[in-house]
Amino acid sequence: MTDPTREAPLTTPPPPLPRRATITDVAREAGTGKTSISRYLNGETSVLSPELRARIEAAIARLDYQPNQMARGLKRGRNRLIGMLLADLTNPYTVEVLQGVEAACHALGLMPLICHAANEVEMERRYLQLLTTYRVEGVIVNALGVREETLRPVGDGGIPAVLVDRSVDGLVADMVGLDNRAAAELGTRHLLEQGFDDIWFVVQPFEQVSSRQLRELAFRDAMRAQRAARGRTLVLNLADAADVERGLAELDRAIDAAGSDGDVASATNAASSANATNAANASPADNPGNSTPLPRIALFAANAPVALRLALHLKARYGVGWQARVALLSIDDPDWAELAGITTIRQPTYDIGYRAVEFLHERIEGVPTTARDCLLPGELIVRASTSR
Amino acid sequence: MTDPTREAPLTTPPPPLPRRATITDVAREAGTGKTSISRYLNGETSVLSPELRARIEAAIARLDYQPNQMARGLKRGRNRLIGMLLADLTNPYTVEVLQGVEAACHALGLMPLICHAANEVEMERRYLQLLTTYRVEGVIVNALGVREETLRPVGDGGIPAVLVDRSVDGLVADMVGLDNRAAAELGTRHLLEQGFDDIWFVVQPFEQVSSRQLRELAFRDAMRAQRAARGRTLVLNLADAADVERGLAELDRAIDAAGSDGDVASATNAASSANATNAANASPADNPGNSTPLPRIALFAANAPVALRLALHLKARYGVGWQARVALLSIDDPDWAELAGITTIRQPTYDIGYRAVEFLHERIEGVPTTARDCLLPGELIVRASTSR
DNA sequence: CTGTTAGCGCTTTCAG
DNA sequence: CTGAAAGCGCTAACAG
Repeated sequence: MTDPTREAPLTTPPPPLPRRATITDVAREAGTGKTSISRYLNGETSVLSPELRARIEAAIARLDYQPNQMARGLKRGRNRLIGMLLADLTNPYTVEVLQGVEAACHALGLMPLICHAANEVEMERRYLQLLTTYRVEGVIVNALGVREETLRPVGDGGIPAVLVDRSVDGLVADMVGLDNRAAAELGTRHLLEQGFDDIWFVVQPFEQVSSRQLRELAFRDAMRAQRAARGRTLVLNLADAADVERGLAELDRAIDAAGSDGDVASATNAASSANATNAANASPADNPGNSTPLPRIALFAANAPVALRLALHLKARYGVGWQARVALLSIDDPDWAELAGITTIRQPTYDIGYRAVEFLHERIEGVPTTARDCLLPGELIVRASTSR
Repeated sequence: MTDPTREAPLTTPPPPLPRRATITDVAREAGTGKTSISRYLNGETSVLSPELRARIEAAIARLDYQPNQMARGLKRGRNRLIGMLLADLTNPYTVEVLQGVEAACHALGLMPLICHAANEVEMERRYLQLLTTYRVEGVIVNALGVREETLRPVGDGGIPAVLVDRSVDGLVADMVGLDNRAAAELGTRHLLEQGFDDIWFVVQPFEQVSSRQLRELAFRDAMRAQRAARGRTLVLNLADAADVERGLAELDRAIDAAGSDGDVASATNAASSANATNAANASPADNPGNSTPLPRIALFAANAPVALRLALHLKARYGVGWQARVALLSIDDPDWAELAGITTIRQPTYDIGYRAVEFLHERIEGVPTTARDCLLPGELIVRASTSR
C-alpha cells in the first residue's frame, strides 16, 4: 500500500449487523430524554430521582442495552484504549510482561490493544500507524531494534509512550525494564565464584537493542575486573541458520579443547590436545580438588531464546548428559529451565508490565514529569547446571 | 461492579490530548469540501480531478492527517475490528494459533483485539462484554470451559463467532481445531506399537472442555481395541497443588512397581514387589529380548501444560535420566519437547488460527452457511522418549 | 431534577 | 466532477 491513509474500498456492501439498541431507544422506552440516560450511564446517579432511575434501569434491561464505546470515545475525546506493541510473543518474557500489563489495565480501567509485530519491522510500523488511527491514549512499546523513523508518531510530540525492556535511540520516553548491568554482573560473578574460568557470553546481534548491549557490556566489565579468567562474546543471529551454525561450531571447538584438557576422568586423549589454542592460558591450579572436575567452560545466554538454542545444540551434540559437560546460565527464566536444570536470572516481568502501565497512566493524566527510567532487579536462581 | 453498563466517572477532567488534524482541517487546507477528502480517503479516486487530488494529497501530507477510525466506524456501522478471546497465553498452543490469526487478519484487512482471560472465567465475561461494547464485527473464542451464560452475547443471535479448539455446549457456531479423535488414536497406537502395555492418559479436568473429553474418550476406545494392554486415565487439576500431588503419587507407585518388576538390570528388590497391585496383569513375554529392557509404563499427556508438569516431576524424582524410566508422549509440541526428547503430536496451530479467521470473515460478510466444524490432523513426531 | 440543543469526525445521499 | 446537509450514538453545556 503506497499511501497508508488511503484504504481499499470495502469489497462487499455492509451487510447491516443486527442493530443493537441505542441510547435513543432506551430514552424512548423509558419515556425520557437521552440526557438522563447518559447521566445514568456516567454514574451521575445522585441527580436522578429514584423513580426515573428505576424506569431507566428497567428499559436498559429490557433492551439489553450496551453503550457504544466508539461513540462515547468520539464525543469525549478519550476512549480508555492503550496500545501494547510487542516484538515477539514467542518469547516467554513477553507473555509474562503482558500479564502485568493486563492486571494494571484492569485496575486502572484501561483496555489494552495488543499488537504483535512478530519480529517484523514492517508490522511494527503498520501497527503503530493503526494505533494512532484508533486514537489510543497511549502506547507501551516493546520495540524491535528500531530508530526514530518508525517510532515517530509516539513519544515527544505524539501520543504518550513508555518503553519496555529497551530504549530507542532518538526517542525520549519513560522506560521500564531489567537492571541489565546489575543482572549481567550477578550472573558473571556467580559463574566466577563457581570456579569457571572460561566464560562465553552468547547474545543475538545487539547493535540495535539497548538491553542486549548493556548486558554484553556489563559482562565484559565484570570479566575484566577478574584476572585469570577469560571472557568472550559470541553473537548468534537466531534468524540466520548459517550464522548460528558457524557460531555453534566455534563454540564446539572450544568445548572440545577444554574438555579433553581439563577432565581428568575421561582418560582418552588428554595429552594429545594439551596444546589446544583456546584453553592455553587457563590456570589449572584454580580448580579445587573436587571429586568430579568442573566443566571448565560456562555459557552465559543473554536471554531465553538464545539459551534454548544453545541447550538444543548441546543436547544434540553431547546427549542427555550435556549439562555435565558445559555450564549454562541464562537471563530469563522460561518454564523449561527447571526441566533442563539450568541456572537463570529471573526478571521481574510482572512488575515490569505493571509499572509500565502506571507510568503511562500518569503521562496520560498529564503528570508533568520528565522522562524516567525504572530499572528493576533480577533474581539469581541457581540450578544444577552451574552449582558445585 | 454490580451493573456492567455503568462505569465510574472519570477521575480527572479530560486533559485534552494534542489535537490531531481532522477532515475539516484538511478540507480547509486543500480549499475544498469534506466530501472530496472523504472520497479520496475511500479510494473513489476516479471521480476526482487530478488537480484536486494533488491538492488533497499535499494538504494531507502537510497536516500529517490520519483519519479517525472511531468516527469512520461510527458512521459506517463497521469498524474492521474482531475480538480474539484467549483462555491462556501461557500455553504455547495459544501463541501459535495467534500467529495464524494475525496473518489472516492482515490478509483480510481486519484488526484483532486480543483479550487474554488468563484462565479466569470472570475475565472472560468481562472481555466479552467489552468487545461487544466496542462493536467488534465478530469474535474468535478460545473459551474457558464455560456454558451458555457468559457466552450469551455471541453466536446465534449476537455477534458472529467462531470457536477454536473447543466447542461450547449451548452455543451453535463454527468451530475449528484439532481432530482430537484421530490424534489420540495416533498417539495411542504409536505407544502400543512400541510395546508399551501400561499406558496412562493424563489430562486436566475435562467435564467442561470438549477437546479434552474427546481425547480421553478416543484414548479409551483405542485401548479397548487392544487386549493385553492396560489403559488408565489420570486427572490432574493443575490449578490445585494438592490434587496434583495426589495424582503424581499414584503415578509414582505404579512406576516403581513396574520398574522393579520389569527392569532386570536394576537387581535391587525385584522379587519383593513382584506382587504389586498395578503391574500384576502385564504379560512379561511381550517384551522382546532387547539389550535395554523397555520402560513398561508410558504416559500420554493430553496437552503441553500437563506434559511439562509430568516432566518436571519425573526429573525431580528420577534425575536427569528420567526419560529412560518412563515414556512420555504429549499432544502439543512446545519448544522444550526436543530438549526433553519427548514424543509429541504437533497441532497445525497456524492453520487453525488462519482458518478460524477465514470462517469468521465469511460469517461477517454474511455467507449463510450453517455451523461448520473444521478438524485438522495432528502430526506425530517421534523422539527418544518412546522410540526403540 | 430534567430536557433541548449542539456538536465529536466522518460518510453518504442529493443536488448542482 | 464537486459540495452542502443530514446524521451515526453519545456527551455536555445550557436552560427550564
